[in-house]
Amino acid sequence: MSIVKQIQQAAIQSLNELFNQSFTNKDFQLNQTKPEFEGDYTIVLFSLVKSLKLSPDDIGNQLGKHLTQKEESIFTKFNIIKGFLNLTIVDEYWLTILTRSYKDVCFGKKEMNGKKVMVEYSSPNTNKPLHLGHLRNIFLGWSTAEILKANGNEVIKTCIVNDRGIHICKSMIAWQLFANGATPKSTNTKGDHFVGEYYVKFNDELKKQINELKKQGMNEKEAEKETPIMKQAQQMLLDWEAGKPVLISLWNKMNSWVYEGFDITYKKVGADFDKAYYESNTYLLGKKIVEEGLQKNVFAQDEDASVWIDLTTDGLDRKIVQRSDGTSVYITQDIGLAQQKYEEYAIDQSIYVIGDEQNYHMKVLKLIAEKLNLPNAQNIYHLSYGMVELPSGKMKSREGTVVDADDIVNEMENVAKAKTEELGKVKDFTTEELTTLYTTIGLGALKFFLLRVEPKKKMIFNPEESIDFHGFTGPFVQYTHARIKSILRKSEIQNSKFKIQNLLPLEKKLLIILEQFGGVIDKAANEHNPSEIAIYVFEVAKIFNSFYAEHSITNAESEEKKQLRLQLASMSATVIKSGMQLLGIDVPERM
RNA sequence: GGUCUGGUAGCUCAGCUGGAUAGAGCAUCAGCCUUCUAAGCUGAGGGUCAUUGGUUCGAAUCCAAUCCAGAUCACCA
Repeated sequence: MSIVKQIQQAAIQSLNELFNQSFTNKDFQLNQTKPEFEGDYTIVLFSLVKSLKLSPDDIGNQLGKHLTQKEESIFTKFNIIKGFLNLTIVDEYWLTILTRSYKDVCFGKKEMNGKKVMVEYSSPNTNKPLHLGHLRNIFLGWSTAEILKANGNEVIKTCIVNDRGIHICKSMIAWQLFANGATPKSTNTKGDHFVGEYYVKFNDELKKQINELKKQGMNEKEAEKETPIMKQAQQMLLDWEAGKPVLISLWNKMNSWVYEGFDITYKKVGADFDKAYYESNTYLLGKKIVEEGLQKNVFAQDEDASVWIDLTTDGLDRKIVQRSDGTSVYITQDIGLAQQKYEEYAIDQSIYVIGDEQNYHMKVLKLIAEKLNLPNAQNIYHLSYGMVELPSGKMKSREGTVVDADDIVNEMENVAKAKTEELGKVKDFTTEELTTLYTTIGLGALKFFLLRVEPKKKMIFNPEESIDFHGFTGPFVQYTHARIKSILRKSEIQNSKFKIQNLLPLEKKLLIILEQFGGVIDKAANEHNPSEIAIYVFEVAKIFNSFYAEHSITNAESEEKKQLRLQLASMSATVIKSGMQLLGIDVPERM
């Protein structure tokens, strides 16, 4: 049990015994004591004043005395300052945690709780390569999944591939018109980039044709509809839905190129999926749902046969769920898929990692699912994240300001290489080891950069300044790990208990934060927020570095101190490593 | 216009289920490598927590209004 919970429990029990009143842990606040005061944890007394009808000092004195007497294996002393009861935990308590857990790679993680969670993330269109925004999505989804696992859930990672629709038709048309049979192989291009080039070509041609029509006096919108190339794309979509064989085979071919490209990127950044759904298989889902919804009177049909749901009583608008021609719209497929996911996996929670531009859509989806009484409707959770923007504003593919995923990964590796060579600490590495190290550091910097910010906040990426390797960054944490490992390679830890008269402030500070790991995982899991882990792991590294600068480990004052510090170092490395793993970041042994 | 999100140091961000003098990193300045990896450590300067009002013993945090920025409200996905 965590120290926080133990203190809460002890305090509740003491209050009960002292005043014969029962409290819960929500009735008083428990904080870590601020560094300028003596103590480890602090109970804020003000909130108890009303129900106990005593002054804060009075309560603090009685509670402090009672706790130190009754729970002397936990508390050693207390002081009260202005309504704050500062409690000092006995050193043996911290030392027990240390000797018990210093090499436990599962430290902080929970037993399986029997819950099943599905995390859907990435979900790209198949007409262009992945960009920095996708990377935020991928890292968030992957990390959230790992955090949920660490907190005891069974997790299914999934992905819905938007492999059909007008966007891919556009690439297909352009390929037919301009490629002369070129392939990724013949042009030596990565498949997703290859197809993306044709998507760009489509838009270039479209722009040309629009301009010509505009010269004839049409306005922009009319012109776009009337361009031959747009009409071709729309016709192609119809033909595709009709299953025209030539088209299907072209579609398969181009999608397979894209998948080859995606696979390379996924593998590089460490993304993986237990199950992939394809829109070409799910887009017809929902017909049944519409029928059922009509029967349940959740949906209503207009005169033109289109089907709607009225959400005005929920503060939203009317939403169409089936077109007048009987085809289903995006949201209908989503409802169908939501149900399918549940039927296939009987999941307890269904998480969607999707950008905040779809907040409204996801709200509607959940609301409809609830109104239809779908079994898992309540447990649909939209993990919404803000857009990644450039200093100049949004990334726009049309203006060529999109930061390509492969490019940025490459660039980070190059920066890692340059910095590593500059420092010259790993000259004995083989070429292979160096390549791995550059990837580890480059990706570490990138992932940490994208995960350290709270998901729902939009973030700004400045390509000019690139990503830092100092301070609140992945490489800083990785470096700390490498430093610790360097020490541990040189000295052997004896698994002995030791009696230490008193822990030095920095030793204790380290232990206190290390002990909190489990609580941090719990919070990150409940809030679906990997940035909690990033912030925590950085804090651990920072405290370790202070400790490292202040106290010698291998040349400690005594053999006992040396053993204590070796164990402390070992536990720090373990926690840093598992924390970083939850973010999808490797930590090197040397760098 | 309706709904939702954000606004904290020059920059990027923590803190937001109310608690002690609002914290980090970057940048700037001053120190620290003959001792375990200086991608590090120590210190300094830097704040009208968008604004105004309210609730409270206590507000960056909760409530209301206003201002600014963004997203969204399609028989697109």
